[in-house]
Amino acid sequence: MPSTTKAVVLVNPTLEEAAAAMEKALSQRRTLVAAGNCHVHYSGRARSTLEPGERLLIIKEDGSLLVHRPVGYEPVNWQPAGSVFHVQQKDDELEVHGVRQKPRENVRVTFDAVYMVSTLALTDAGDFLLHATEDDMHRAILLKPELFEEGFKPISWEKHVEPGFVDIYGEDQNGKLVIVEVKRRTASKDAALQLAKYVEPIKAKVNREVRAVLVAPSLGKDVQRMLVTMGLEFKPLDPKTCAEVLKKPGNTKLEAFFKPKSGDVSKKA
Amino acid sequence: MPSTTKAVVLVNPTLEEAAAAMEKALSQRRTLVAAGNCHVHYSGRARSTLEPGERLLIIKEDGSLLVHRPVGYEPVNWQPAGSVFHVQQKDDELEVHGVRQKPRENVRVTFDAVYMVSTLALTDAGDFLLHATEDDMHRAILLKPELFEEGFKPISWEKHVEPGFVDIYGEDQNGKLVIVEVKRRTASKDAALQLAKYVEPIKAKVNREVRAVLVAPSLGKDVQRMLVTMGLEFKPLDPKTCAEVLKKPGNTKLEAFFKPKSGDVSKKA
DNA sequence: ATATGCATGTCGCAC
DNA sequence: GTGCGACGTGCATAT
Repeated sequence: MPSTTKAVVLVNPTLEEAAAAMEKALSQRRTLVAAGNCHVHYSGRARSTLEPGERLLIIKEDGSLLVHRPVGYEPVNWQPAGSVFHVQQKDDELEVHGVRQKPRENVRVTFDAVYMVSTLALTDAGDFLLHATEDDMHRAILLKPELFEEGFKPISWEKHVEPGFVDIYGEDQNGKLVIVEVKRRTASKDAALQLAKYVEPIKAKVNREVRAVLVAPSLGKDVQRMLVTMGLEFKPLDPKTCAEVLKKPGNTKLEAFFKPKSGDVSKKA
Repeated sequence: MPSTTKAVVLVNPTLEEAAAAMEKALSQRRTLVAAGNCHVHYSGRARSTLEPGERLLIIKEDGSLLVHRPVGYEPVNWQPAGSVFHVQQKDDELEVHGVRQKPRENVRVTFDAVYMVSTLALTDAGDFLLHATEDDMHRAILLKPELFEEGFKPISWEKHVEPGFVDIYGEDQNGKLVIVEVKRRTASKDAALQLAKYVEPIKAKVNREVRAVLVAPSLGKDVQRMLVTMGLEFKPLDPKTCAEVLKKPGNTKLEAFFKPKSGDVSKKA
């Protein structure tokens, strides 16, 4: 197979040529990239209009659509995977119409000039791995409890208690129960409140002393004061540090052990 | 100016040719679109690795970067506007390196084959308008209070009271105070709690009866029950309906009047 | 199917 | 700068 099949490109096509290329790309389920002058209407969960200007249109194999302006990280208009597209060229306009069911929404991209159309056959089976997430922080603490505190013994994680799920639940070296709330970013007022709401119900249930600790790389401006008021604690911990811990050899099988999203650590015993 | 300046495309370039084209695009602040086989490393707020596969790389004029797999609406890797890029080709690889300050993060896209490089000069000054947002719902209710309830008189909106901002604050036809919380989507437990937390402080302050109403297109499953328990009310209202109301002629000047994000309607009097 | 919470969330506005 | 909330948020997971 000649590598030209990977990419077929038209530069400054007529609208007819562009329409033909787009239809072909769609029917062959190839990735379509086009640049041109267009306006866009969207209607569905909301409504939007985008006045004429030069943009990039991308339609992928899976029926997702993106309209990108020449600036900005985010698409100005889009359609999630599963949309069905229709191309029609009439008069001096080329219209790309996309419809999605459930929820019903549709987008219309109308070109009066196309500068480039590219049809691509892309194959991508590469794994994507993201590290230093909040989940990594959970796992790191379960794996090396001293990251949190010397002598800490995790009991369970993602434990369902009355108001919701406690990130990590354990015992400190003095045998006191500890409720741990983990955040991967600077902890906000919300985080403190989220933690606070667990304290009373748990205290009432276990009928012994309970510590509540917010774990995060740092605290928002007035969160410190809030914690003090509510009798909560703070333990600084960086997500990148946690990611490093998990990367170390020998932790693989332990990571596998902790794989289940929620459960009881004590089953290890 | 010949229209070819809008789009310059290389198909199946050598890595050297691709590197030259990319550097040129970056130095000229043109939008760059490339397709090829690559792997990606990101490090910054988190870390990620993407194993080799065929993807689309987009770098815009403003220094934003996107890596798109052939499926999915979202980019697998990205960098917000303001990043600085560096292209280098050595051995059998072409590396695009992007660095962003504050927060410090960097992304490396390494190609071993490039199928297409497109350099685009896009001009886009078109207005983008989004309708049927929560803000549209606020404005519609202020403009036509009967959308909410016959005889309703708005007093203020986005009013800052003790725990936060009340969406709309007004009086019903019986002179009772009404706190209105607006959601553009099905209201969740959160919405009900958000509304509830305003009730007591306001009641204490004004020392008279207060109604609290959740306005949304619909309610989540157990939110209904929750509202009853907490003595809150629900008024169904669709964001699209609100958008329609605002579109009607004659509402323009009123919309302009309500433009300020927060304030007191009574200053109209 | 619905509900809940994370995200390299992003973005905009008020303070 | 920081805080706070909306977003056509998207997305995965657990119920």
